[in-house]
Amino acid sequence: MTNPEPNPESRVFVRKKRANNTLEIKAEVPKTEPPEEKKLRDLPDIEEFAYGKVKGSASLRQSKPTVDELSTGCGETVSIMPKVEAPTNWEQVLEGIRKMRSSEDAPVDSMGCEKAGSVLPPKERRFAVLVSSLLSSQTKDAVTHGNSGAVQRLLQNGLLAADTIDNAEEAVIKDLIYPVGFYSRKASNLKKIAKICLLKYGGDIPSSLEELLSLPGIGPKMAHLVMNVGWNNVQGICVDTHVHRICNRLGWVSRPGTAQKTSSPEETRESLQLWLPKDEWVPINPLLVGFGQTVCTPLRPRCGMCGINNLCPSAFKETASPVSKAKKSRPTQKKS
DNA sequence: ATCCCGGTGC
DNA sequence: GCACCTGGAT
Repeated sequence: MTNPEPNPESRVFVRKKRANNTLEIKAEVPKTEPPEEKKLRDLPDIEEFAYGKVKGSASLRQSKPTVDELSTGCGETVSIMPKVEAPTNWEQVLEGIRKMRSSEDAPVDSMGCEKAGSVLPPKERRFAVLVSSLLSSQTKDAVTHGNSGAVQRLLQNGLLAADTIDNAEEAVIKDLIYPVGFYSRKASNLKKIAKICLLKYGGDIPSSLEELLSLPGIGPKMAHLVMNVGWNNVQGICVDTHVHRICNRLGWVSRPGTAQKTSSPEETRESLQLWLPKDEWVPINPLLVGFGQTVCTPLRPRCGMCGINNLCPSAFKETASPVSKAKKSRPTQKKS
């Protein structure tokens, strides 16, 4: 097969199993025959596993190492760790959330910038996706804040293209996109974005993450969304506050090298991308957003009605009613 | 870390 | 009235 590894002789494949906190190391150093394909296929992605870093590697490389040699004889001289390991039962967790989501209606279901300009030619459609993303950014959801209506009004007024927006008065844009959140700032950003797209990208939108991020009002969350939906090019997971919160509650992400929660959506994105198979990168967002809107809410999550409360390490741990922030210490709520 | 438009809900 | 929401900007 197409083995991507450059130097098979120096490779050490390892797995770390977390059952009972015991560490199991499996090593395979191919000599004449390739590594067993079956075992490699169990791994989510070959790139996600670190190469064995061998200190004093001469003996290891010359003698054929076995599991015993690695764990006993060479155990301390070999640093073999997978970069990350997928959390236990993550697939059951996702399936459980999918089941909950299939019966519930969340606001996220009725929105989505992917609908924006779906009847337009590609370039116009992409621009509509960008505008829709900008308008829906930093708002609770598109429906209650009139995002889709705003896009419609822009379209009906011929103001869903870089050149026309560039020529339009900012006040006109502002009135048309009202009542989306931050409509004033967004009108200003929209004018700037239109000019940039016109001058630098021929009226199209930037096709790289970096260039999208350089646009005013476009941060990581929307940049990844636009890459996913606008260009059908998945560069990363679109992590919003729901994905951030839920992944931490599930113990799916952590600060690098620690078991602590991630401190920002960006940190969550990087941590999540280390193990989540790429097939799930796009669907994870609407799935967890809907779950976060209906069940795993920021305040008082409905753990009692949650179908995965048996799999969630945070289940029933935030059920105390936070009456006030001042009362941080709540001695009566803690058991033993 | 703090601010933010403005709608919402406590 | 006041805090909250939300992701980008500073």
